[in-house]
Amino acid sequence: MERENATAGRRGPTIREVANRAGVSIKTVSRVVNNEPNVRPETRERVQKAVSDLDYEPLPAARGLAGRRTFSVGLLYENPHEFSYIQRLLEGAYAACEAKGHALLLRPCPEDVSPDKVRQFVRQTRVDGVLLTAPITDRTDITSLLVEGSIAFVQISPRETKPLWTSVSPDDVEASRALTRHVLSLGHRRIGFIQGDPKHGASHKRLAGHLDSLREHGLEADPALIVAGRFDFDSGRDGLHALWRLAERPTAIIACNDDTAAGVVVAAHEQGIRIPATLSVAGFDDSPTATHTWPPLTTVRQPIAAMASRATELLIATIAGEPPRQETFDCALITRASMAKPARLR
Amino acid sequence: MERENATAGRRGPTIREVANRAGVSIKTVSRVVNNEPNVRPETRERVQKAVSDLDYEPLPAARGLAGRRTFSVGLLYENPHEFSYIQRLLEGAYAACEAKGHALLLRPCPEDVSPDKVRQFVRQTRVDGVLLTAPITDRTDITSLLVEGSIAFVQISPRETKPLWTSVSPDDVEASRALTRHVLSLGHRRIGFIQGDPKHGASHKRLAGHLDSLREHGLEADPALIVAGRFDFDSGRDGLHALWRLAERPTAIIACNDDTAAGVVVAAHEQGIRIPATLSVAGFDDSPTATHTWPPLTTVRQPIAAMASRATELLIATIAGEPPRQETFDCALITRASMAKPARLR
DNA sequence: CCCATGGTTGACAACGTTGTCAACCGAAGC
DNA sequence: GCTTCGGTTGACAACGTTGTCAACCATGGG
Repeated sequence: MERENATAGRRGPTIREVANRAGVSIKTVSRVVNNEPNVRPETRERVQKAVSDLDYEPLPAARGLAGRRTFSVGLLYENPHEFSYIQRLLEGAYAACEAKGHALLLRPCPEDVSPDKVRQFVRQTRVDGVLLTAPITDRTDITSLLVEGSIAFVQISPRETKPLWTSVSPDDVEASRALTRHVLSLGHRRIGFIQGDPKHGASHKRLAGHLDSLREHGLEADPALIVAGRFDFDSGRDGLHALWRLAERPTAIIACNDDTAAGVVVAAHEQGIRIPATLSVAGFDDSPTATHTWPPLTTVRQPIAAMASRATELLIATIAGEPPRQETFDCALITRASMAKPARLR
Repeated sequence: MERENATAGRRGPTIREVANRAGVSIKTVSRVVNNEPNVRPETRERVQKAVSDLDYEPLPAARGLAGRRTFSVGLLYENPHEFSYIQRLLEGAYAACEAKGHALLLRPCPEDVSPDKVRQFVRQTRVDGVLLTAPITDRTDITSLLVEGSIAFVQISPRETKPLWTSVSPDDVEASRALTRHVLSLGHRRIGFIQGDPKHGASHKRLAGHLDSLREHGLEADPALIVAGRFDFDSGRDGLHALWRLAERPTAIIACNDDTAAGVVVAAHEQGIRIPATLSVAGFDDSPTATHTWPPLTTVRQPIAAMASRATELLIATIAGEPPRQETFDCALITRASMAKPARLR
């Protein structure tokens, strides 16, 4: 008995054992496993039987060492304020990887990760390509590193899309336009806006869409109503305090994501401001938070998992030599109880 | 010029290049890199210089293929109700891995993952060991698979600790005792309790601690006050509804985690129940949610990241042949505005 | 009937590292 | 001075797979 226990243990059957069982050379097994042409159907079948009999699966490490591909893609993400975003990103990317027989290697990155660390990651893992998430997506030092090393990558939600690079993006500007349009249609005229982290393209696009809609309605934006933020809960709390100090207070506040909106809601409760009677609030993302505040948040839903899944497919296609392409995903306006007509109209 | 660009690209310097530069054999470089004994200090230094000059790092795939170790550990986790728990787990595990020069491989698992999938993971990745998180920790089919394959593992928060296996656990029973003691000390006598997912040991331990404290105070537990749950937001909503239908309503509700407590809070708002005036609420975990509800939640803080970090260290020690040990971590009671004296005492 | 052709197959090197073992060296013991 | 020993070093095989290339085979055309 060569191997004591065929099912337990760290080591599985090797390509050699499959070859012996099928009565062919290891190279032929390799061809079958990799779906290469020029194998007689009869031979292919015999090999496939041996493969499933032995429950054989090629060892990624050996493949990566010998071949030009590792069948793996990396996902770089920055230490996230709002982790549920990453969770859904992961879901989508993982599903696509599994479907395509690739492995997914995560690399949590500190804020302002150095290109050196990224290079180390790519070298160590030899991933075939890399998924970049915001805001790493916009780090030119990192993208040029990848370009120079001719390492395939796909940007998820980049600040600006380039025709030579592959990317997927939500239509943030249009989504924001639609949200502000909705708020205006309810009758609000003084609308506070709490920005997100300026490192994220989404933050700028959402502001741009907001301003677009104001302009459409012939309104001028009051700079005092636009405050800074960082996509986190505390930004919402701070934002509310700042906006509430104004002589002319807003009747509605749009926050650049749901966490920030939740901060607005809680700070409002603390100050005895009634939502939505006195103040309406909206967020972005439709994260779990959006339904866990009281009242639940009007927000904009991005198809995060679908985008990540598509990004992964595009990355694998890019690795295979497909030309670059840019895809945009529509967002949906979700209306909930945190937003209503302003008091003067009721 | 052998390699066009030494800094870019997928491939780094190899052990052979280091050996040439230092004027030694590759085996000696290997010895230095792996900190093995029996290298003359002078030689060691020369090699180390070459290593840092070339910015050499051994390729994990090659190491794994040739050697007995892969310098990597796997982290198995079930698709989480409360992802922030996993996030903090990750933080801790990742930090420990980085410190020890190991890689961390994640494997999100579907609920009720099959042992086959786990075996496949171990074979494919050849991880040196595995971190098991609840509730996978208690899957006997999976632990026996690992035992049979003599694959090292460490349990994080298992339902019961076994002297032969290494584990880290929060002291859930004591933490729950302390929380209930606190609630009793405020004067509450009818306390609702919403359980967590019965698959998790924590759920049972938290109930046990609760009952302990009631008994300590000479109170008998009313079965009607103990309702089922699944550690999620909706469990809290459902739990509140169930408890509020009782003829004799509770004045306080303990939920088995913060997400569930948040559900209680929101459902209470919906019904016009004032917190904490009419109803006090507490949770477990001190997740971000705990400060994002209004009012913020009294809860119990587990040192999740520290536990995960320690678990990873213990796993690496176990791999190195250290004997098994069980470690327990204390939790801290965090009091916030969601809990106050019951109305009749004010 | 022979040769060119293209599909099929396998032998062998290569990938970058560790494990094994033998060779070497200087010092200590007889 | 010779042997023994333990620390030091390197040659070489092995890990499990893919890439390269040559050999083989049947087929169709001249």
